Amino acid sequence: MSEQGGFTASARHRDIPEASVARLPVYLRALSGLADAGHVTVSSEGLATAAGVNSAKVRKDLSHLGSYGTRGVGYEVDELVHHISNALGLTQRWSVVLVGVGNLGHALAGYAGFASRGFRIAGLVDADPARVGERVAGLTVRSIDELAEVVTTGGVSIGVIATPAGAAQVVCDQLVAAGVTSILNFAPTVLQVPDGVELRKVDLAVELQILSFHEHRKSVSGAVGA
Amino acid sequence: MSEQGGFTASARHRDIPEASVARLPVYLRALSGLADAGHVTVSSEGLATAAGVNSAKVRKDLSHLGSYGTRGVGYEVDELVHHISNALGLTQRWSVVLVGVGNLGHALAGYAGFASRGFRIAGLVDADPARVGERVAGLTVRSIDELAEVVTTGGVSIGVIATPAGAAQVVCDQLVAAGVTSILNFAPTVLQVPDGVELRKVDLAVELQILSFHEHRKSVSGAVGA
DNA sequence: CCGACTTTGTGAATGCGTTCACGAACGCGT
DNA sequence: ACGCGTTCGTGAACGCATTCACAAAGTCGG
Repeated sequence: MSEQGGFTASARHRDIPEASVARLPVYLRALSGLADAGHVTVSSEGLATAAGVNSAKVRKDLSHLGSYGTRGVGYEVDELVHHISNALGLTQRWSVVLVGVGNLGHALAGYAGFASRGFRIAGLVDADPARVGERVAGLTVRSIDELAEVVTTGGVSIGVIATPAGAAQVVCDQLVAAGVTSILNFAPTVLQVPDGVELRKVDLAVELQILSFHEHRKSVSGAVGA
Repeated sequence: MSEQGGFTASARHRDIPEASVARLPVYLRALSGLADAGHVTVSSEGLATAAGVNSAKVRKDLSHLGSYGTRGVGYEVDELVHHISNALGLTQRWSVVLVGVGNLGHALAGYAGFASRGFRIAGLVDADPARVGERVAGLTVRSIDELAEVVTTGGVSIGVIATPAGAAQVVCDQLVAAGVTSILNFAPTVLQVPDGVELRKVDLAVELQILSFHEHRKSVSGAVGA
């Protein structure tokens, strides 16, 4: 009754299931490909194929954003890109600080996908004095002591940790203290963060061990079956 | 009746839920830390804290491997490490081929976690002739044309893709054709694999966009709430 | 040897995510 | 204008994962 039109769209945002959120970036990439290939519209089936999921999932996921499809036709590619970008908050530019400029840090700093989706690297930071001053990906590596300053003056809300495991929790605490509210951890260790700080982790060793499990499973059941 | 004792343990392996499998490597790392700290036994509560989960989950997960705890005491650290390693197939040495020796490929090749858990890099491969012959992490980069040979002679069952997105599907197909049955994909693209081939992906851009979503959510609800 | 205490292992309950299946809505050809 | 074929949006059913809560099983001090 007293609900405003503008609020309906906002309410949509509020509770998109995590699982759906995790797929939206994949749809976004698939849509870019489709747009490049000249597609103006795409059906849930077509997008599903491009994104490697099934069409029911696509429709359910997109329904959380609103009703932007046309029955009998599909979704307009450009429009969908726009709505997904909106939902993900990609219309604004997020600033990122990258801590740890070792092998992996170099690779991350040079990753083109950063800039292409509106993420700006506001600073590179390392604890090793020998690395401070070095130029990487067009930026000068600064001391870890300047972390708080980089975060504050750079308007940084996202921190990426690419340090050795031993340093990760300290760095994490410093990031949180400086006001960072989202952290992406590449260090092979479990981090503790206070409520309200979003933490995600990428762990190569874990991924390999999961693959190992499946390989092992195959070889065991294969031996029994043969 | 006709069930053999040996089969009971095997049967345990057979159906560990995916979600549990994904946590076992984390427990393993936590246990290493606990062992280094001198702990001989650990309770589900203690392990849960170290692994960043809750104790009920730990007990449920470990129950899939068998009954290796002692009520009133907890789990013996060494023994648990052994059983988890067994379940994950880490008692045997897996050979890995890494395709794409760019920035990320370098970082991956130099990653210590590879060797520490029994993964052997059987070969580095790249399509760029300028890179072939280069020495990285103690290995000589070989041509992509030699991929099949590297896989066959190296006994490789796991492939890691660290190429640009455009090359990833071709490389993936070549890996599968050469006999690789597990693939870890770092390229920002969706890959198609036949049944029976395990595929996992690590995608920096996706992770950042998920964080972006949560940042966006916070800033929106924060504005409304204030 | 026994009773108090601790901690596991697991059925039961709950919650979340995926899939199914179909009514509603739209474009298009005639 | 109208019916046909297509595709969305979504309630309902299902299955997997997490959490709860407690009996069973062990340790340990006295």
